[in-house]
Amino acid sequence: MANMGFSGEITSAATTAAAEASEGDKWDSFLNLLGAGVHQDFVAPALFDSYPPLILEDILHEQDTNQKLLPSPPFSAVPESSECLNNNPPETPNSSSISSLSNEEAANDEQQTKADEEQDEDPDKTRKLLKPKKNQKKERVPRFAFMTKSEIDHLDDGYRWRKYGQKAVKNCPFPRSYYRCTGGGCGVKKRVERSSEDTTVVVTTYEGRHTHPCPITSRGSIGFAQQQVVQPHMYSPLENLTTTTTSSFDSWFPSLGQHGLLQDIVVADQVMRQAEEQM
DNA sequence: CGGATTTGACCCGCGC
DNA sequence: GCGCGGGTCAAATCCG
Repeated sequence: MANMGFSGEITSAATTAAAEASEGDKWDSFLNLLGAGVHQDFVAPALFDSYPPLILEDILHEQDTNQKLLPSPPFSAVPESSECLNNNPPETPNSSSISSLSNEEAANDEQQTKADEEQDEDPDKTRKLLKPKKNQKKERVPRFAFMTKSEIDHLDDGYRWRKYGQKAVKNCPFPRSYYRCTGGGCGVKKRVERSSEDTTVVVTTYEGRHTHPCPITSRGSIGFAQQQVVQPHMYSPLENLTTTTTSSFDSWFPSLGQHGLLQDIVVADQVMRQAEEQM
């Protein structure tokens, strides 16, 4: 089901109206929500070529709530991220279309922990770089992805990012870039790649959540107001990504609906569902 | 000169 | 066990 090959334009009047209504406010809200939930003023970059973006969520990285005894996270966003992982934050216990991990998986985690401990004795492992292995089982960080139609790969979302890698991706003519947030110990990662199916589409994947306010100071949403709003497009979901449903998206960003952006997501979700049903 | 980017090497997980 | 592909590191380089 990886690629449904669906590609069409959303022509919903509601969507268009919503988009024209107060795109600045909604984007502002959206971007704020990507952060720590702290109020952030976002300088509209005029780079977001499409509004709204199609939002995707990586369900492969969900995790059960029982987050047992995970050692220190790689970065401080963790308590919060644990909540998000199962898309079922405490405030909105309504279940999403994405299920929580099973006990089985929890058991696997346990086994893995044991295996990791055994590896501690391997001297080779203490070599060079290295990631936290040992008891530090791989942290499952919540991911959040969305597509935008833009000629520019790295969209300015108001945060400061440092590029730490670039890799060629198999079956894709465009390289994937890796960025890390430079905000004080934040550690949020961002992956940017251009879709091979539609080269005008940029897929941005956030990993983790910002633990600090957006560093860029206020110039409000002026840029948004001047920004050209184009018809939103729908693109087939990438492999390992699935379109988020309204409910799961809402549980990620509960306050989003209050700002109207959710309407657009709803439309996108409905169209995607219809496409799935027709298959 | 300090911070950001580039890029080759390395590590790790996964599938065969 | 091995090869492949994705992700990360860090030295070199670039740039303001």
